[in-house]
Parts: sequence; structure tokens; C-alpha cells
Amino acid sequence: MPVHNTDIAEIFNQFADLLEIDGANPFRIRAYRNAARTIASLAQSAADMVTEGKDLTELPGIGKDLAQKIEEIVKTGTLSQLKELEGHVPPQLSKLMKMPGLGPKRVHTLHEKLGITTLEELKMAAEKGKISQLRGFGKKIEQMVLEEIGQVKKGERIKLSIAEEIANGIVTHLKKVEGVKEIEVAGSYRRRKETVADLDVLVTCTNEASVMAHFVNYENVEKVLSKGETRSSVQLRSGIQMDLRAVPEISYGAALHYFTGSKAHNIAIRMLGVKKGLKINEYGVFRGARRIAGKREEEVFKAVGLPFIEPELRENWGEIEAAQRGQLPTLVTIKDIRGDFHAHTKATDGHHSLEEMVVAARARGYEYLAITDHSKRVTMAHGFDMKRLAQRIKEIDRLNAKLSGFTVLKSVELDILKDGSLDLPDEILKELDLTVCSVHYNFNLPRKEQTERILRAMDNPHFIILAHPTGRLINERNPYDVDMERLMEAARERGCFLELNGHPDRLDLSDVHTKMAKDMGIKVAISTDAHRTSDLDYMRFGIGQARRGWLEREDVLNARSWKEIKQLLKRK
DNA sequence: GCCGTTTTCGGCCCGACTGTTTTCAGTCG
Repeated sequence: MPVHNTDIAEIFNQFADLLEIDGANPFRIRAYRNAARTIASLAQSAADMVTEGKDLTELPGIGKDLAQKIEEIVKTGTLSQLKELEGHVPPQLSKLMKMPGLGPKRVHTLHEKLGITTLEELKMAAEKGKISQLRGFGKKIEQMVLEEIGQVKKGERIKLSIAEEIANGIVTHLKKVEGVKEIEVAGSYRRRKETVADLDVLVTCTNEASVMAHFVNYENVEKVLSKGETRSSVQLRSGIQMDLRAVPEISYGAALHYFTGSKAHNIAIRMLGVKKGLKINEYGVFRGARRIAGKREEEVFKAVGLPFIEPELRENWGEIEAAQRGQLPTLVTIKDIRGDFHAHTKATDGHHSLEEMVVAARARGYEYLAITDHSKRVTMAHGFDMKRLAQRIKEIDRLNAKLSGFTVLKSVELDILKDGSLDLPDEILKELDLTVCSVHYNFNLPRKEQTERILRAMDNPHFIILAHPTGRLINERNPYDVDMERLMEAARERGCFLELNGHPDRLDLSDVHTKMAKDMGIKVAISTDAHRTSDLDYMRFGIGQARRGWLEREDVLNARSWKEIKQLLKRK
């Protein structure tokens, strides 16, 4: 069984949970959690690194001990120390911690005093009124246990597109309150993370009390979790949690930085502050009791000697070091985008005509649009055979003759068959401007086979862009198992490109893989996979992901004119 | 358990809200 990075991260997180319940040194616990995050966000496979004999201690937060533990996990699939710890801290206890209101200390007490190890036992104890008798517990906690058991657990994440709808709703709602000045939805939403666990809303206003009241009375609120003078927390009907924080204007920048996170980035920034004798919190930057910055976000960075760092970069993935060296990327913006390479029409599974898609693309200021309807293997979508594609080519030629300042690119979304061949013959493919190629079937091939299948497809000289390179659907379907590093190396050698599919269900490439593509010098096509005219606006999600992957205009294929792109499309 | 231009030991980010307390621990972000 190959050990994936997520397996290692899970083991470390579980170990950290149990250590926490056991009352271990909190910094040791943090070390395991940091390591879990580092491994989970690694572009390469840690298992491969071990096999290749690479030095794991070069990774941030991984020392000699953790490197050895990673090696053990890779070789044996488990961690002996975790098994040992599970001997006196039952592994199921980590599940109890997922209950709101129950952290490591209370779980420890429940286990020690009442012998509780499972959710079932917890429920029984609560029903018998045993929990409220414990020191540090009360009726409220007991009640909460009974209500929450079997409910949605902590840590469920929603797609960015859904988060966006919710965010827009609350901003509209809060704008109606008199005295509200700035409103910003911070957190991972502002960092444009592909999924969001909760929404952090920040306001400046003249009347905190009325804003808080308005907030908890929002129509989509299911339950008020807490309500204070400057901070309130609610659970929405959709199950997602939303926090509101009101801060004075003079603290707005510091609060925005604080609530944008990520946590790891914040901690790193504050450590820089500590070294300079500064204290940084959501109210400002302080030297002793004196505030030296905080009104604007830029001031916080300046106080620790850094230029402004874009929210999408704030993951402590090296952005602080890059900022220190003066080497922050100038991130691509949606204004840089000059066209879209992936769009469908109603000839296959889209909803609008060729002409309608073109009008929509022109309305977005684009110079070109590649029409990439499905090919024949994708029968469910009435994919094109050679004859229909030939007709389509003529149709586009006629349309282009009528257009000025805009080019419809002749293309198709080819299916990469199980054996690695493409599902239309070269004689028609050579008539096209470009192709996007993707996997739609046989997701479950073993890693080696899947990788070689795609590599074989890339050998076809008509293969230009690998579309949605891992096939994942966020929260629905895992990526197929493929060696992305080999795919990228092959793409670079052959002069192919990778798509960053901007559909909010896909966002495929991931942020980590996008960064990897950049580091390997591969240009990325940010595309929407539009199936209707309005889908062209998914470009904003693609851009967000691209920015999280450190892409600059230079790195993006469709931030160029069609004339420039044609030069790049010549396969080596 | 990690880490180092205050280095190999002694640090390790910071505050709000709640419930259970009677001054604060625990949880959460």
C-alpha cells in the first residue's frame, strides 16, 4: 500500500490529539500539527522523498525526530509510538473532541472520571445527568452534548463558490445597519482557498451593539453560538459557522491581517514582531504600551520590515522569506486574462450556442475563446465524431470571417482513452488551433498505469493542454492517483501545458500543484470549462487559485495575445 | 518536538467569550 502525504498528516494529527488529551507539552503537540500541515501541503510525495533518500529535515518544522517518524510511517504504514500511546489513551477519544465545547481537557476528564471513550457512552452519560455533576462541567454543556450528538461535526468545509454567496448575503445585510463603515469577509475566504470552513466578517462602525444585534438576527441564522460586545458567532442554516468582529477604525488594518490569517502566517509574522520587541494583535502593533501601527494592513507588514503580502500568499509557504528577500511575485490578476481555452456549446453538453458563447466572451473583454466541445468517447455529452468536428471547423471559419478584433479558436476536448490514445484521428486534429485533453473514464487505474496512460497521450504531437489534470471534484470525488511530477516533467519536455480549471467544483490544479508547475517552469492555462455563458465568470475562481499558486502574468498562457501564444504552441 | 545574526538551551502568538466559577479554566479562532 503506497503511503500518501494525507496518511502521514492524519497519523500526526491523531498523535497530536491524543497527546493533547494526555496533557503533553503543548509545544510538542504543536510540532506534530505543524508537521502534519507541512506534509499535507507538500507538492511531492513524502514517500518518494524517503525512497529517493532526500533529507526530510530540510522541510520547515521537520527535525531529526519527525523525519525518522515519517520514514517509519512510509515503510510500515503506521507509527509505533502512536500504537503505544493508544494503549492508555483510547484512539476514539479524538472523535469526542470534534464535539463543540469539548476540548482535550474536558475529554480527559470524561474519560478519567466516567470512563467514557465513545460518542455512544457520552450520550448515555449525558442522558443520565452524570456529566453536569463533574467539576468544570454544567447543565449547559450536558445539554449541548445531547443536542449536538449525531449532528454536523466541526471542520466540514464548503466550496468557495457557496461561501461567496453566503458572504455576499451577509455583506448586503450588514450594509443596511446605520453607522457601519468598512465590511470585509476575511479568513480563508479572502485568501481564496478552494474550500472554506467558516466565514470571518470584520466591520468598523460607530455602534457595535446594533451591528451585533443585526448580525445575530440575520434570517439565515440557525443558532447563536455566542454574542459579545465586539464578537459574535452564529451557525447558519447551511451548517456553516460565521463570526463577526467589530473593531475600531484605528485597528482595522491589524484586525484585517489577523482575521485573514492563515494562522501559520500570523504566528510567523508575530514572531518577527517579537524579535523586534513588538507585540502584534488584532488591535495593532505595539511597542510596550505605545501603538505604532494598525490602521492599514500595509502598516503591519511595514512594522516587521516587510512589503505588503497578498492575502492569497499568506500560508507560511515561504511568502515571508520571499518578502524578506524582496522576491514576492507580482500575482496575476483577472485584468491580465485575454481569453479562455475551455468552453462548451449546446452541440455537446453546453447550454448556449457558439455565437452566444462568443458574444459572452467578447463582453468580458476577451480577444479569443477556444470552443472545446467533447469528443466522441464522451457519449453522454454527444461528443463530436470526426464529421461533426469538421463541420464545426467550417462553422468557426465562417464566424471568424465576420468578426474583427476577436478570434474563435478551433479546438476540442479530447478524451484520453484507457490505453493513452486520443479519441479522434490526427488527420482532423491537425486542422485545429489547439486541443485540450482530459481523462473522463477509468479513474481507478493504479498510479503507474494512470501516469503512463497520460504520458502516452502527451506523446501525440497534437496534445496541447492537459485539462483538469487530476480529475478531482471538490468534496465529491478524489483525484485519480497520478505522479504529477512526472506529468509536469513530460509536459515541459514536450512543450505541453497544464490547465488550471477554474470551475469552483474542480479548481484543478490545486494550489500546491499550481506552485509546483510554476517552480518547474510550466505555463498554465487558466480556463473555466464553461457550459453556459455565465460560467465564463468562473475565471475569478481560477485566478484566485492561480494567485495561491504564486502565478504571475508571465506564467499564464492566456495572459498573452493569440499571436504570442501561437509561437509558444509549437511542440518541441 | 523544533529552532537559532539575542544558537545548542530556553524559548515557543494572542485575545474574546462562555460556563462555571467567585477569580478563572477551557475552548475557539
